[in-house]
Amino acid sequence: MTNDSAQALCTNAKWIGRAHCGKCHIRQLMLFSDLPENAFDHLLQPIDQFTYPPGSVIYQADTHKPFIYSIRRGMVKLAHLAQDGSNRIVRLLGPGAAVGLELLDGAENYHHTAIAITEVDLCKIPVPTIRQLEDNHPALCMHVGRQLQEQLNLADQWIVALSTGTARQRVAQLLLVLDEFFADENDAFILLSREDMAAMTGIAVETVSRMIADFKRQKLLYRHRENYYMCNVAALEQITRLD
Amino acid sequence: MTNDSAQALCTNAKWIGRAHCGKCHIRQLMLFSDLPENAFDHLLQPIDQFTYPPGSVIYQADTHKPFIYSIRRGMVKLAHLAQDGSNRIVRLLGPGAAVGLELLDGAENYHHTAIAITEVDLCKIPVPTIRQLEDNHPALCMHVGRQLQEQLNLADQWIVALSTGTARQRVAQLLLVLDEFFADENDAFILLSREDMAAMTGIAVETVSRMIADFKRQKLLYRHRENYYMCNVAALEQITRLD
DNA sequence: CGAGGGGTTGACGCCGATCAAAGCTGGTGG
DNA sequence: CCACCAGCTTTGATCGGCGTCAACCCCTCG
Repeated sequence: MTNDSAQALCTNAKWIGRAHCGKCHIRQLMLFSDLPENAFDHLLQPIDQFTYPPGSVIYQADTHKPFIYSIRRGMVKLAHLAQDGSNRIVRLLGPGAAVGLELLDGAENYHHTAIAITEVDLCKIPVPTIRQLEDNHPALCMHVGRQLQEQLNLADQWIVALSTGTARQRVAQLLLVLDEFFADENDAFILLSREDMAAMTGIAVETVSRMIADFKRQKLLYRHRENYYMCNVAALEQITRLD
Repeated sequence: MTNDSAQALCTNAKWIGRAHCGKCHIRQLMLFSDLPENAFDHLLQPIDQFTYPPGSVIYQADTHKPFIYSIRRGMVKLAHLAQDGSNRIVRLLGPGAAVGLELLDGAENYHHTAIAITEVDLCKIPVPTIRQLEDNHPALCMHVGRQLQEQLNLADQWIVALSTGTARQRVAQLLLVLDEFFADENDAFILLSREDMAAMTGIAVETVSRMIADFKRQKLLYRHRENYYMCNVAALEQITRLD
């Protein structure tokens, strides 16, 4: 619950290069999937790629920059920081997700603070460019809708799974989310900091630590390699049902 | 936490009549705002209006009917019912909101159970009709996007405000939500059942009852007329900050 | 080597879940 | 018209989970 938002700023983001959306190798994941290659020939403003180190603030709630971001690699958290220092994470996003979409629906400012959890690669897309592409390619509008629907599903799951039940149930659900959405090819995922897990589930850091330590002792959670963990899905699902 | 989902079914919904969207007096609120009047001249399938009594199940999670609904009057809750009987409400919607939008993004089934809280009037819109209108009027696509963004904002607020903090803070937040979004012209709102409030905040029915009774005794919440209440907004906002 | 940050563990007290019982209200039938 | 009942709300008593405070460990970095 401590205020760590100032620990890192996005000033250290590194420019990777101009994005070539027509030839993007993960385009089917991204916002621009199945737009024609030539859609990107005459953009009002260019789309650039950046790398952000862990902890970088991509944007802050209630501020305004005319960009949305598409995640190419890494994990991003969307958080709500209250004035009293409390810090609730409302979403965890990975490759293919877009953040800052509220700007497309007339929002003046970002609704959350977006922070890189791991090192991330982002495409930084100017809002006017999106509008231009939407005008020329109505299909993009559908993709934005799909992104929103996807995030709405995540938000609903967040309420049902991560904000309901006992502390042990919530932490178990969180591990299942990490396993389902953020595991690598070995089925291993990065174990988040206790503080982030606390902010995601709305419970105290110490309680999260106890639950995680407990799961490790019970071998429901075990290290695959440095900072990567695997979990016993069936056992954790059991816990989410009967405390 | 008791299982009351079977208490009422939607079979008692009453047909009001064929909707005349071009002349709908609340069209600016609805999904079809600023489509031209003649857009509705040759619909594949007609749009009808229905009235549902309180408690009606409009649709059930994991079932399939090819309709989305637009709320003309009344309050609707979207709930997630777990197999163990627990019941978490993830959204509360009023006039102008659309429900069942997940069907437009390829979802096979509804993601929640939608239940009328008050008596409601709904427009029942066939999915093929939406698709037809989208094809002919790309602007509709934007409106769907706006609806989704709106609901995403609500879901995020739900996490931050109604699923975080002490029981007294959550109930105070809930009253503020009712006051902000569901109050009538006298600034009075219907006080929900304790069970619904419990399912919205994720706390026990008895605890909700205690908090509400407490607020009444402190005159932070007082009856305006039968089942309609008003609240002291400033005092409740105070409570949401310092428990 | 010392300082600092994150994680773990322990002790304690309180919030809130649970169980239980008693008002209240509206509906039903005698 | 009243008795009765069912469902909802309120209130009380009890107890356990978890928030809080504190100490300690481990690791990294200056």
